[in-house]
Amino acid sequence: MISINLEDARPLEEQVIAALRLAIVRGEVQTGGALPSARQLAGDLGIHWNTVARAYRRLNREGLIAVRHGRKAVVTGRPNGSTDAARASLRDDLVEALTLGRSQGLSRRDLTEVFKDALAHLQERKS
Amino acid sequence: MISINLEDARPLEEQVIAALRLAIVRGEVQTGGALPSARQLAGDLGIHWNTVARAYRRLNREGLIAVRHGRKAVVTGRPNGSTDAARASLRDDLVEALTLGRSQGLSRRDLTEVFKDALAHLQERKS
Amino acid sequence: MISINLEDARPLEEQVIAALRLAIVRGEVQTGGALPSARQLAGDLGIHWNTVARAYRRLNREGLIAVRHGRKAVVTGRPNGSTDAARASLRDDLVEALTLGRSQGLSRRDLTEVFKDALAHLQERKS
Amino acid sequence: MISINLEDARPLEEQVIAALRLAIVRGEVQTGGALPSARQLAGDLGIHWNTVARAYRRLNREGLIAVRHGRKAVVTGRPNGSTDAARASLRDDLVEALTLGRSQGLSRRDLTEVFKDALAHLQERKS
DNA sequence: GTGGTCTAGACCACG
DNA sequence: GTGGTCTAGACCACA
Repeated sequence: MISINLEDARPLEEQVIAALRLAIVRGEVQTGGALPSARQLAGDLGIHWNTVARAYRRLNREGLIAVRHGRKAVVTGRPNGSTDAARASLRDDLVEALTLGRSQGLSRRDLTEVFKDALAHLQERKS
Repeated sequence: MISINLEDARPLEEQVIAALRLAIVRGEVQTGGALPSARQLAGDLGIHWNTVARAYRRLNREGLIAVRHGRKAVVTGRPNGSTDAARASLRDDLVEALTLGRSQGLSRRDLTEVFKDALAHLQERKS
Repeated sequence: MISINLEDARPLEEQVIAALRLAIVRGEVQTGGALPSARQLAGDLGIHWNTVARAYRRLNREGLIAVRHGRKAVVTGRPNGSTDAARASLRDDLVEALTLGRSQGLSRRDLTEVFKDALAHLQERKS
Repeated sequence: MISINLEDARPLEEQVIAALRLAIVRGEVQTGGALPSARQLAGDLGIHWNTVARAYRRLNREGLIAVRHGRKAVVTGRPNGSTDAARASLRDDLVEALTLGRSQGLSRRDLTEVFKDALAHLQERKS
């Protein structure tokens, strides 16, 4: 379902969160569908189940999934924050990423190309 | 020259690096121009000079600036990595940021709007 | 009669207990009147009947209702603890809730307003 | 500074959070003042320092304190949410608490008395 | 020295 | 069986 890279510098928890978010956004897990249990997913990824549970809790706080005692986590697709805050936050993230790209020799034209590439990546869905 | 937000959750070092990169990319410091000394910049920002020194070292490794003993750090404007690596890295960062935005209720159209906004923000200052 | 929110983070059992207590306190079920059977109420709410049964058992222990084998649960209206203990417990709950409100930017005046609002909500229905 | 009750049914983390919130609201820790380190407070309370660290992180997310790598946690006194949401949330908490009190035999008059008592408790400050 | 992450395993509450 | 809490201790990043 998702994959993890132990060599990656980012915390495992972050990686799990990002990967699940991507899977949900790409529709690989339907709204209303259930995620594997924390223990099972952890086993598949070869990491400790507490790490996955923590990731689930954070996605739960974000409003992306609904986590309840004794039940499997379910995708809600109902974010809770304002979109204005989301836009501001996204803008900051993009400025940061684009600045980095620019500082590494990419032209403004390059940035736009890579953006389109990234955007397309969000849509691919194995049908 | 740059500013720092102590409330921000990101490490001070990261903030300093990001702010310097942005200033350089926007042309606020000319290629060949000198950066303030680590101790002075740290004093202006109210943080420990070690934190600034570490930031300089990282920008030096990136090839954005040239740091030499006893001299002031100078903007080189000649990154050292391949642009292919830069593109791949940027793509990952964008996918991550866009996924987050999408998961918080933004439409694909929103993403493109915010992207243009961010891109404009990189525009060199007319000074 | 009562309603449950599956999105709510609180355990279903807690929600059922709180909702029943409120209905009783507001006089929507008369003293001496009968509650629906655990299985029926569970069916109406779309949850497992064990969860409702556990809720009934707890209200029974509290002395608010009387549960007997083969009979429907009946509202007694005769709590069994001392009012002193109730006062102490309530005080703790209020301190906790008010502290939270205060920490989120509400003034002392706000607290009193919201208190009056909450108190009014307990008012028995004229029906 | 604060105290914990191991007999209490609530999670230690919750207790620590509630106690710190109260201390802050009562002004026992000045805005801008530093909290003891997670390890030290944990030692004083006789619990694991991870539990305290988690409590700090949650208060940080609430905006009550500022937690930063390598620095002591500092009281900010700048909550981040809207007061409308805080009012709604408080109202629900109060309805719940008052319903419980009422169900245990307290009169409406009792409720108001206990409320005043609780409110007074938020103010006491050793000057 | 401070907080953050991860693993590990025990025990509990919920359904 | 599911997720939640707590303890424990190793290791890391930040200041």
